Amino acid sequence: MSTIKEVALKAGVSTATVSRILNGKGTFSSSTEERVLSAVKELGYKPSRVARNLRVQRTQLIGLIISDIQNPFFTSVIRGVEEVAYQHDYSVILCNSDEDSIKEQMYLTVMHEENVAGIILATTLERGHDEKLICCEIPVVAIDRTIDNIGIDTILVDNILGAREAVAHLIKLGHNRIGLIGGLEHVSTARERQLGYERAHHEFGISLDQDLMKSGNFKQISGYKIAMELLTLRDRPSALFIANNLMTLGALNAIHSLGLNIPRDVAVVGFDDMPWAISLNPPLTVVAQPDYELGKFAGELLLKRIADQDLETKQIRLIPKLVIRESCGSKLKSIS
Amino acid sequence: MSTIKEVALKAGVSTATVSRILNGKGTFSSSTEERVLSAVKELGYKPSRVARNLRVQRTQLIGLIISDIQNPFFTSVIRGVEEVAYQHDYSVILCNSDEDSIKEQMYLTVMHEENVAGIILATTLERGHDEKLICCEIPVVAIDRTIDNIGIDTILVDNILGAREAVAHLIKLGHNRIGLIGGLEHVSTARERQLGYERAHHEFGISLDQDLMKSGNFKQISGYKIAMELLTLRDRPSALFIANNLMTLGALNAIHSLGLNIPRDVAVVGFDDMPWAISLNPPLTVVAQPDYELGKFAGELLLKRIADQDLETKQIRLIPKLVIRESCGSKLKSIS
DNA sequence: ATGAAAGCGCTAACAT
DNA sequence: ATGTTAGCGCTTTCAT
Repeated sequence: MSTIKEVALKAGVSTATVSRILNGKGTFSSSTEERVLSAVKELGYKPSRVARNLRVQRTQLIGLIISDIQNPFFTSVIRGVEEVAYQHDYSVILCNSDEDSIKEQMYLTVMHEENVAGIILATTLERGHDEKLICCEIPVVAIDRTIDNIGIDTILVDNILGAREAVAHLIKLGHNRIGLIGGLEHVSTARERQLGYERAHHEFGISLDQDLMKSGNFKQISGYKIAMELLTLRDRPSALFIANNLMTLGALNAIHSLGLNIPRDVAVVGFDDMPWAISLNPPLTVVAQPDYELGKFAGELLLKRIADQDLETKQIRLIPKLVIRESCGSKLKSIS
Repeated sequence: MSTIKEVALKAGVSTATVSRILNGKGTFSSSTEERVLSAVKELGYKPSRVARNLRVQRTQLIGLIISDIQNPFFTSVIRGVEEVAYQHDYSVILCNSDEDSIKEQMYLTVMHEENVAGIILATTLERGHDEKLICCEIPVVAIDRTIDNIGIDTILVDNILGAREAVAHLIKLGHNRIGLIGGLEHVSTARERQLGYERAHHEFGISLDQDLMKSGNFKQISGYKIAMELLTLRDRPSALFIANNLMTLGALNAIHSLGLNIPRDVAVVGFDDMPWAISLNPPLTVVAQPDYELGKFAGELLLKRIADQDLETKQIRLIPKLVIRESCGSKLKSIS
């Protein structure tokens, strides 16, 4: 690796001049510019970001901590973040906390040590974050899940609304015994989706049946287990609303194992759209989250914070969309 | 952010002593250790990796460039890499080239500037890499896809073997008109999977029918289109072998649109296992790649390279596994 | 328009 | 066992 010194030597100028030319700051004659640039080329010189970062006391790094990299929802979020980072010449350090709050804390520490310019965090830990890590020093944008610390910018999806619409859709189709496969109590998205489920029932004057409301842990296997429980009830629900993509997969598995037909025997709506939802037989009706947009928004907001602009704390809720496919019965059928 | 200087001041020692204690190098008395540690705690001091990196001329960063972050195969690879990085106190910079070789080159440059300790690369560009970037200076491990540069460590899956087994499975079940939905010509995995398809035919003495062999671009939509073409042939194939997960999704979509039944009307084997394969109706028979292990292997090998151990270049092929589910007909049926 | 020099926060060789 | 010092590669202020 050649250094700025060698370039300067070769071009017969000082390092200061090389720096100015490469950063387009200050003044210089076009003749020296030419000499320097050709020296850079000849040596294959790449400036060391490490040295630069030390000098200017900031990096071009965005830290992104998510809770499950295998979940397509987050995968899209990542793409969104990366897109805007890329455009603004930032790189992304991605860490997968794996729903493990110890790992999350550890990664947060790493990012501080690495002096990242900002952090985007889908937390596993709703409260109890180390104040040092999550405030003041480095801008943080929380995504998907709320975080208790005050003054943190947050970008969420309107889960209540999404769930309400999904369940209302089922009710309008004539279902009044709708099973709920919810998520973890301590994660805000789970609570909100359950709230939406309840709200739809209230609106349509249907009373809640606790036997039909169960909670899993957002993983595939728990979706399977709970669907099994619900669908083997003596008086089984005629529809299922499932709080995330992976549990939906598990539930589908259970339905097929039991030899039940969708939508004839049981209608299904899942939270989260997925690339394969349309390839299922029948295609799955889902609440599609604006995942990619979520990532983009978060990236853009963070960049603004890094630039110290736009300073009052924001909490933004994006609107999910019910995508109606055939897993609740086709429209024609529902009309007839 | 407090610095090592402030810690030293507070503890009444020199910065060198603080450094020694924090890194556990050299000698120091336990009494000073205590004083220093408590000073560190009080100040909430976190050493700056940026400064450290500049000084020691290396970072604790592993660069990971993959070609499609939305593909579950890579998602698992990432987890594998992260796992071993985490264990060895390295962080991962993840970049998504999005099958765009320009982006790939750019990220490669960023990583050099960032002075990463090593790079793991699933390339989009089989040949023609900038020699400077891909050799000598920083260790590189290529994964999934081969790369033309000489002397690059490579970890691959035995695609020929996997494809051969999959197609042989279909042939043994009585299929002799098997459609191929292949991948991009210039990607090694695509060529190898096609080779496996051909090899199985040769072994069983079945001649190849060019009309049944088509190539897509590894994306969902192309799987759909090609499946449509193949399945609307006047003499349509009785089975489909599809060269990756996303195209398989597209093909399923096509099959359902045409109202065909799996496996009665058409049997299906896809390359790549997926979390949802088991939840499909019927569950999908697939060639499962050891994706997570691939990531782990790559991480471990790279770490060895970084430590300068074990120096002869390696090319490792991991063995994929045919996972038989019901999309080719159940075993019972095939016997009867 | 350009150069000289200081210094970002840390580590390591050398001195004590 | 601990301190002193130099310097990693860069940017930036202050001269000229």
